[in-house]
Amino acid sequence: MGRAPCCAKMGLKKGPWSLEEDQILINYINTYGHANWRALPKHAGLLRCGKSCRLRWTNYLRPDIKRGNFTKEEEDSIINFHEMLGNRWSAIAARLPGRTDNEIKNVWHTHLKKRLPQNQQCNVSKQDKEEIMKLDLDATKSNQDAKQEQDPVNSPQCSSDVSSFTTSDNNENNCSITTSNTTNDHDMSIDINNVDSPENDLALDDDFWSEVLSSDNSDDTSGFPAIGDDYQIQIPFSPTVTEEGVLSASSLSMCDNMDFWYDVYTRAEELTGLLEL
DNA sequence: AACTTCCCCAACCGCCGTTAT
DNA sequence: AATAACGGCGGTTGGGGAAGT
Repeated sequence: MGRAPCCAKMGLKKGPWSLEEDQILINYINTYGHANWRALPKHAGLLRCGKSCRLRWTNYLRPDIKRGNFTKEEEDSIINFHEMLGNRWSAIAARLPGRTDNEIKNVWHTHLKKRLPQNQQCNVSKQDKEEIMKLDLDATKSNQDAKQEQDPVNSPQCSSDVSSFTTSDNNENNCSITTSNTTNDHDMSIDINNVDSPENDLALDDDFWSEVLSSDNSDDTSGFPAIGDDYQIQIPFSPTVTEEGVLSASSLSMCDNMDFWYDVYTRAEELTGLLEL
């Protein structure tokens, strides 16, 4: 037994939204919120399905949406994140404040995809994609498990995100991961000072991360790393850095070392989550 | 000026995972 | 446990404007 389509009800309007409809939706959500999208159009007096209302709000009317053209920095970030995350537009959007997944998807298909050389457009193998999904699920589960254990009353209400890879001291082998959340700004640096041989696959293995997680570098006796701690990791190749200071890595090395970067990225998110507990 | 083609992007569709009953 | 409802996601479409002929 299949589920009925969202807009199966007769008489519901489809297509572009009018200014009047937009205003009704904005006024309603500003007054009552959007706890129940299904019921919202009926209560607001809109001849739309809840799904259409939700899309209009999340992709266009939300007050925190940044309108206008994408900056070069944003476009570079999308390219970099796409290399790491693939077509996971919502995950990419979460890393670009003010931009929606739909917008990012559009700009990718209309502009950015064309910039890549042909041999890089399909460079992510099925195996890589599966591995990414596995790593991301593991990281997500790890964060969720950790958050479920915390006291829901006394815990800060915040979300974490690794906003960018940046370099420090103009040293291309010296990389930090900048994080932020809604209540505090964190700069969690992972300095990469020692370039090791490409054969060194131990740089980011479980031993390293468990060592980081159990670090007692800080005064904090919880066993978790503290804000401001530096962790030395060995990097098997040199990343390149754009003029804006965003670590891009060459497309080739980024793709060749996708697991490496994805590990850095997801583990940094894990650490950030732990810092906030 | 008229027509065709191309491009952009808002919106839709269908699927999936989670939650409620 | 089974089913339906719901929110969220990624893929795709199609209307409309711009560019080309």
